[in-house]
Amino acid sequence: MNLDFINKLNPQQRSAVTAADGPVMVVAGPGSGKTRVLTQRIAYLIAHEGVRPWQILAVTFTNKAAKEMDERVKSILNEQATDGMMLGTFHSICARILRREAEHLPVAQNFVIFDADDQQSLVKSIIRELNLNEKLYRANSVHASISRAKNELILPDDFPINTYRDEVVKRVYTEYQKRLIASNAVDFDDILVYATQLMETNPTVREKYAQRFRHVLVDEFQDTNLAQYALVKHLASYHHNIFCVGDPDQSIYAWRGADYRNIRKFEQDFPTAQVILLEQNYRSHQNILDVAMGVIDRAKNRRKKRLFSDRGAGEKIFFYEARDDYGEASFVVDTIAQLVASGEFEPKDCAVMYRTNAMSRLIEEAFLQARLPYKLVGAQRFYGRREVKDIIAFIRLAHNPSDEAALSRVINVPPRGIGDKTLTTLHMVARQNDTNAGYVLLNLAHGAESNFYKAFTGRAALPLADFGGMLANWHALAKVGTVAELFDRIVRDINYKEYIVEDDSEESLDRWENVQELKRLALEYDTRTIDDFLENVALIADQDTLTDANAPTLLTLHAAKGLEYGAVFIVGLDDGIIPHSRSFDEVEQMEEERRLFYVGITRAKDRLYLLRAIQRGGRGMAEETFPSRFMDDVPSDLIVGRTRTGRSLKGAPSDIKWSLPTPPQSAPVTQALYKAGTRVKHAMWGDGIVLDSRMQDGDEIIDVVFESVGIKRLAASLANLKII
DNA sequence: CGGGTCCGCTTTTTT
DNA sequence: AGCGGACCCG
Repeated sequence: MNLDFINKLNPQQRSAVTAADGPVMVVAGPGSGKTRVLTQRIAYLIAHEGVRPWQILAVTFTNKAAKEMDERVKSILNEQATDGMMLGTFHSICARILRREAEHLPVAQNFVIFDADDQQSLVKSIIRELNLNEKLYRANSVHASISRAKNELILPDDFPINTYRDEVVKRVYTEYQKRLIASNAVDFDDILVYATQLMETNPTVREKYAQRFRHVLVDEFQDTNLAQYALVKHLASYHHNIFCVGDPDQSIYAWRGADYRNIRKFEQDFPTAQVILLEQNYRSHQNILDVAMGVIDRAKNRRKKRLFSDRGAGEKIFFYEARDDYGEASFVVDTIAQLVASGEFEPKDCAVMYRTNAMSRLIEEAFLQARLPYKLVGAQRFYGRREVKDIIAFIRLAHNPSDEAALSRVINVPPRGIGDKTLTTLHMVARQNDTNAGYVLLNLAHGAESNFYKAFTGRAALPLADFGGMLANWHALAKVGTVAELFDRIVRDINYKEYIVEDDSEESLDRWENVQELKRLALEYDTRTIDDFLENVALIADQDTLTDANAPTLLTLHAAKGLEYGAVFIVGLDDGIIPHSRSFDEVEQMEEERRLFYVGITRAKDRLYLLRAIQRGGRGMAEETFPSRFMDDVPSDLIVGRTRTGRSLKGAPSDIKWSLPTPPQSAPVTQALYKAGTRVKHAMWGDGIVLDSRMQDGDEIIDVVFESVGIKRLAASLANLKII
């Protein structure tokens, strides 16, 4: 077998790839080639160590990463090399194991996965039923408490009570689990909890998997939570070959139970573990790394790491203070347009990163206005759409009529006269007969012959029986047909198109387009089960929605983890956005914000643009903002750029640090200085001739044709052109 | 009892 | 600015 691939590695990478059996912890800085190490490690195990693919378990952070890893191993070895390998995210791997071991679970083999909305509405209905004050006990926060408990493997019975609120949460948690089980459903956390519990309590099952997995590999180890770490330990409890890759500096998911201290814990739990440090960075220019280090070195409790690159210093980091968030957005779009027009970057090499999803709106609008395409990363974008969720809920209900969340979502879609009152009665009837609403409906399909029929008033019974009839048909079809067949039948039966397409507006067409997109997806499952389809749509990760279209990417800083781009724009460097205001009172949270910023910075290969808006639109009224405190930690000599208006910020001692030595024509540009035919000189592109000039937003926008790079669109206030 | 309309409240990050 | 809830009409 050809092992040449190993020779292209640096010594640290090579020692990781070829490490002897036993526990290994690879601490890998950003851009240090950890994906490469992981894939080559797998290839090495198969090709050199004679490990069979099915004896390998590899956990990645997204499905997309899993797919890429699979392809890369195949390209190193051969097409069949990975057959049987267990590869995927924690959630997808655990779901697979759970379906196989369903006999040991409180749910049946065809369980469904409740998404965030389902989980929340279930909590809400429980809070309501327990007659709790919905203002005091918001579904959101109660669910967060439940989720936190699950991440720490705390079951309802063991939920600790220190406050009255804890007592309430415990009651809701207990009922929540009951209702999930009654719906034959699990939530995201259950997938991990059940799998871990199964390994803990059932030695036979544990041994089966532990013996099977000669090698367990885990990526992004800093973002594992207690349940995940416990699971990994169980799965590796026979061969003790755990290979983890992580970077505590990139831990950004503590809020969902992840604990980067698991890295330290690993080293304690496995004192013989080899620890390998990957520090050389192959991604970014040194200036970017120096900025990154400036930011992360202020973090507490960490072992300092040096990030070094042989890619040269590169360009300085550009800092731009826009007048407001509109200016911020249009700067991003204009600059990307310039970078592309100059031929320096492909559109797909550019990315715009923000702290919160809501911030994508203005950026999107700026792209739309400029008539430039973009890609938005986020599962919510498609799977969060009402029409998509509706159809999925119908399919779920047909597949599993016990699915309470799906049922309450769609029983009155389109409106068929089944309101709150009728629904309550339906649930009551179900409870009295020791069954669930879905089966009452199925029974009501028999109309007046149904035992349940007389429990309802005529006005309620008719639509219920009607819906029950449809459900019975779908349920039958779900057992024998494909997802696509079921899909078509449902859409036809309920006249969904008519319901969703209200007029010929853009929005209506868009909705129907989404329905058809989902149909296309369903068609891909022709040879697979409905379980597969539902599981995959439930476990889509944000990054899984990335396409390779040649357009700039818009994504949250969280979603950017593990990715890299030629030119990165981070917007919203205002205090309260980055760091987010919700992290102000907790040191740990503030530290995580810092790491989040660090993750964003280190995504950039060649160019980094940091942006902020002096005014940002709050609710209606724009509010004055302060620069991010993290900007104080960015070495000032690595920064170029200046404020939109040319003025300095009042009272912020730090602005001297990152404001450029003011260029001669730094005053707000109020009148055109250039006209067609003017010969100009640019610092980077050399001589050129102005083609066109116009005033826009208090700046002069000029098109210049340069001898070196051709036509460029420039903002006069920034371009620092000399008239020659 | 269901459905439509208006008002007030809230907003991180995600599998 | 978007969502859910309360209120009122059919």
